[in-house]
Amino acid sequence: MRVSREEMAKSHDRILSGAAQLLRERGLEGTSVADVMTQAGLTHGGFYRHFPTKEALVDAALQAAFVQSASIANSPAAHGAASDDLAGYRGYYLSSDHLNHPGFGCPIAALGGDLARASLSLRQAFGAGVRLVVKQLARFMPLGQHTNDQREEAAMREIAMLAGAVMIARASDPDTARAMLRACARGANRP
Amino acid sequence: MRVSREEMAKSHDRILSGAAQLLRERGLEGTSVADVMTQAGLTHGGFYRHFPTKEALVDAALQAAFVQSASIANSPAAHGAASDDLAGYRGYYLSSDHLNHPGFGCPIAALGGDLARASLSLRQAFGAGVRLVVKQLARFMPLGQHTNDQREEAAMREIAMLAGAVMIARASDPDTARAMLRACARGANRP
DNA sequence: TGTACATCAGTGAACGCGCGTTCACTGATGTAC
DNA sequence: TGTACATCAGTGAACGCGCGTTCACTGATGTAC
Repeated sequence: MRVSREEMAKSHDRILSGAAQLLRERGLEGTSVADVMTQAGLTHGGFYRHFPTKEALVDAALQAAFVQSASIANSPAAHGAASDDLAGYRGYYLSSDHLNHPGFGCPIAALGGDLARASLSLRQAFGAGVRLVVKQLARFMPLGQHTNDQREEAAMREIAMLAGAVMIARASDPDTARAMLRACARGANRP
Repeated sequence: MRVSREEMAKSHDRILSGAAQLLRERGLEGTSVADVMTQAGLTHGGFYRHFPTKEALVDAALQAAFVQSASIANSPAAHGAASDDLAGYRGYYLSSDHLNHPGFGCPIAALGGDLARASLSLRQAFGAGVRLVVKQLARFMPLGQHTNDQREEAAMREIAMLAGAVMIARASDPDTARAMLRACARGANRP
């Protein structure tokens, strides 16, 4: 039966945030529309009152995941890291907590592989998210004589290494995963 | 009809190398058994004379892709790079040629995302492949006073950044992709 | 070497399953008077 | 404010499709004598 506009908005939020989590946990093809609706406490038929296609949901959920992720990059300490700087962010990013809970972690490491084969529209959403995270991360880069562009380039190298390390670690056996994360946590302290 | 042992061995090779290419191009779930068999010039029903399951094919194809990839890491110049050193390998890895032809490129960047959600058995194969590539790459790391372990850790950070950059670039719009590859090609020249 | 028979690589139809999407329906919400 | 009706969020069955896998069959290969 019909529900109030207020309740519908709540349903919409549950679908969106549930999808943002499930997509990062199970991937694009591993997350079905029915899964998302069940997670939101609804049945699958009602999905199309909220989104025209699964692709539209993925697009919106991707943006939601990136906004959340950028806020972590903005203040790592508010999300369990030791300090509000590059070391704090690295500590969070390379932690076994982040490794084992992709559903609440960085969408770049969790979904990058899936999106390589996705539509241009989804890759644009992903690219915009990457630039968002890079912008936040650039604030942590050493100032000195460097220009803003140079700090953003350093932030790009940083997120490439971090996301690459977590992606490789998640795709490997536990021993190789540990070695990869340790190598990056140790050696990343050069300017 | 039955074919000779020699012909069957050729079929096996075509299935395996075709799978190694298709998997990197289209991903684990994007590559069907029927696709692989068609690529090998056969029909899908005969697949199970060669492998007991799709998972077994993926396992074998993953190993084949990594052996090929390690040989690139061993001698980049033999694969179109400028020189047989770290700069040559980086140049190949971050090239638009590698970006646009994952079927013949590094399996870490092409399949890491997919394997994060795969069985332990496949992740062990992936982890072994990663260690293989790292071993080759460690030879290019600066010697000086560093130990072998330190060079391997540096190689791990290197492959994490390279694979992360290519994965992000493939998952992004062309502008963001270009910026990411350029940032890594430029800034990676520090020891 | 020649013959008779067993083996089995490859074919193509068929299976059960889960997927994204559609649809007729229900009944509470929203609106017009 | 109260009433009558239109709207539409949510339900659950059904659809067409592609997937991994199975199976009866074919006929050339391999083997035993």
